[in-house]
Amino acid sequence: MAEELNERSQNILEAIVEDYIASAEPVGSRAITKRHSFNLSPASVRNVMSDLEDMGFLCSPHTSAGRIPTEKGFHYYIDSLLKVRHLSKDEERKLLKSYRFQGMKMEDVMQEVGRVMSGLSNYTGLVMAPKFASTVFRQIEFIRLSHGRLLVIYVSETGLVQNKVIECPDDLSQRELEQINNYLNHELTGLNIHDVREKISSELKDERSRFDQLRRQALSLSSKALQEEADDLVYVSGTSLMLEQPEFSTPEKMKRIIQALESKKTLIDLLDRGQAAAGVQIFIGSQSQLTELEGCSLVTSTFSNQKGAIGTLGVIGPMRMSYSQVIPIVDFTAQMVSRILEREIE
Amino acid sequence: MAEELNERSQNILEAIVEDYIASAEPVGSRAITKRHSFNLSPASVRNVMSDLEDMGFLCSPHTSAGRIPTEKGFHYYIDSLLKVRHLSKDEERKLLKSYRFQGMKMEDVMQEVGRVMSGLSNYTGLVMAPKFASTVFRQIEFIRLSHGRLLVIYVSETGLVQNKVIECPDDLSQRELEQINNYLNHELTGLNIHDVREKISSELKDERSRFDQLRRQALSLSSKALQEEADDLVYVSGTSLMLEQPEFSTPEKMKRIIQALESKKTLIDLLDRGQAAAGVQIFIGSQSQLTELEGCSLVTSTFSNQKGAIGTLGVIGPMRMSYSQVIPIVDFTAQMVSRILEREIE
DNA sequence: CGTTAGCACTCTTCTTTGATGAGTGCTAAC
DNA sequence: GTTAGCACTCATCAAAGAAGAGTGCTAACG
Repeated sequence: MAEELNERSQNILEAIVEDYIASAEPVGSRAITKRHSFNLSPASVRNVMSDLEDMGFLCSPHTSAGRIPTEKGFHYYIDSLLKVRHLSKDEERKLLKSYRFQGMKMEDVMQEVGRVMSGLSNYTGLVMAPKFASTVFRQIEFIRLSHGRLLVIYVSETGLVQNKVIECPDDLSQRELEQINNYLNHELTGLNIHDVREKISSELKDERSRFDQLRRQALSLSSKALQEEADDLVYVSGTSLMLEQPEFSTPEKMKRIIQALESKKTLIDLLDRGQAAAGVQIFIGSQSQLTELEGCSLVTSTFSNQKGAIGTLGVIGPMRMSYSQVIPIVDFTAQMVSRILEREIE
Repeated sequence: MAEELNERSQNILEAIVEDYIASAEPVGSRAITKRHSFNLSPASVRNVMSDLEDMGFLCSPHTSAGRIPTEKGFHYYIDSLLKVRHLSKDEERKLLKSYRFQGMKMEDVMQEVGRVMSGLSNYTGLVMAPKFASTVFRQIEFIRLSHGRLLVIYVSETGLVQNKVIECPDDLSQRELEQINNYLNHELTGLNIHDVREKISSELKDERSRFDQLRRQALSLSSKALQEEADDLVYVSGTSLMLEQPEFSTPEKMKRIIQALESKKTLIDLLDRGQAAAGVQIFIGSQSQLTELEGCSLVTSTFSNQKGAIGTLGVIGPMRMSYSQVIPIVDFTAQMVSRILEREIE
């Protein structure tokens, strides 16, 4: 990381990475001198390339091919050479226009965001809705399904709806449930889920609860309803775009990629890591530590409202993805979704 | 369809179809006499095969390959030759055990059903949840999101939860909304959505509504909430299994299939057709009229409760899928899901 | 001393060629 | 009606050669 390159080496590395991003093919010394005007002969470029290879920034698939950037090469490129083009106001306006969130529920917004990101970048879009645990409680409803089976619906401040089924030994009538709903909604609205849990467990210990039948029921039900994490929601858009990439053009690689994108669990783990820090994060190649996603890179960013509902969105593509294009798209989209979440609360 | 084949031709056609299903490769005259004991020489079989080809049941990819069944061949096989093996009680028990629906919400049940069908058949599983319009109303909740924006949650008798966002010019307080909720839930529970719509529109015309502010609001909101169909839910499981099929082993075909399975809309159209008739339905090859799904077959069945919530599930695979295995799986699964839906209402 | 032209060398890719083998269709005999 | 025999077709595979791209090294140049 601390390794220093002189300017010429940097220029050549940059040229190689960019040519490789554009062509997906090993780039040779001759091609570089042609496409970029360094006033250097291919032979000189070759010397530099040889040095860069020794330092681990490049590698050659075989003797008589050009060089391709290694993971380290991409790293260096992204950290030191890449100039991220910000979107012009005009582009932003255009982008905003392509979204139509009017009257859309949260799930649809997430899906749509993924679709548009994918469409703009021509890579696969990923969106992970805010974890329920990170949201602020808005409303809970218990609905009787059948003897001893209750449907719980909870709604977050941002309009995210989740539901689950719980078993309940007492067969409560819908009327009783309504009272419970009222009680809970009155008590809990506006707290984040963490606080809700805490409040419930402390109240359950409270002496008074012993004597108040309704309250006890309410607390025990909601405790049950919230004790297990609901599944994370992940939206994948443009899976097939991955298959258009020349690096995944063989049947085996296609299978591997599709399997990886099929496994929501893998994706959740991956996106979770994007929440570690704010702003755009980039995971290159083996950093993801998933062999299924070998050769892939992931650009993510998080979105949230002030109250902390944190979700992640991003774009996954080949390691040689067009970072200068993708980064501003992901960045802007995340900010936009955050604004939508804010608007939702108002 | 009315075409008649003598017994020998039938036997040979059956043998060819089954060998082809097993091997995915053109089957030759010699191979048949070897694997099945017809007491016929390859030459005789060849004559029959030649006839079958003339009649359009078989075709040869090229002169020196064996024959493969045409779509017509598969049709004949399925309609006249296939003996569907029913599941033994023991197998049914085993199958039932592999499902764990305890405490699962409806969405999860659907997803799980798809997964298990896919796992059992080794093909791609499809499940389409009952259309909301076919369900019976259980509960509706309006929740205020922000100025003029309401979240509507509706729950069907079977525990299916859907939500959407509607715009509402009047800024109603949560308290007013609760009254509206109460009113509507009291009035509408137990009706199917069709009746609900009718009731609302007739009441809206009713003179009395003019004077009852609350009632008018309630009706107008619910009319808005129910006027547009919510999106259909489709669950696809085991996409990558499709890529294991030798007929889709080239990159181009893989792309095509993945694109087709990615498009929920295509799948919905396809599954909708399965609702035309009860019981197991089979769509072979071009019957689906989707070029993206060329070479595929679909085996579907519908599930429902007595009140009419109708959904479709099935398995999609290559035309040469193992129908004798898949049909009982799909059939039994559909029945099982129906039972679960019944239990849900109880 | 950095830079460059020249050249031999390597290795992939593409095309050609020929061998192999599976399978057919026809004919003649059973 | 059935079957053995045989010529013929055509895909598949492997080997071989030609073309081309790119490198690394060396020696000369400014």
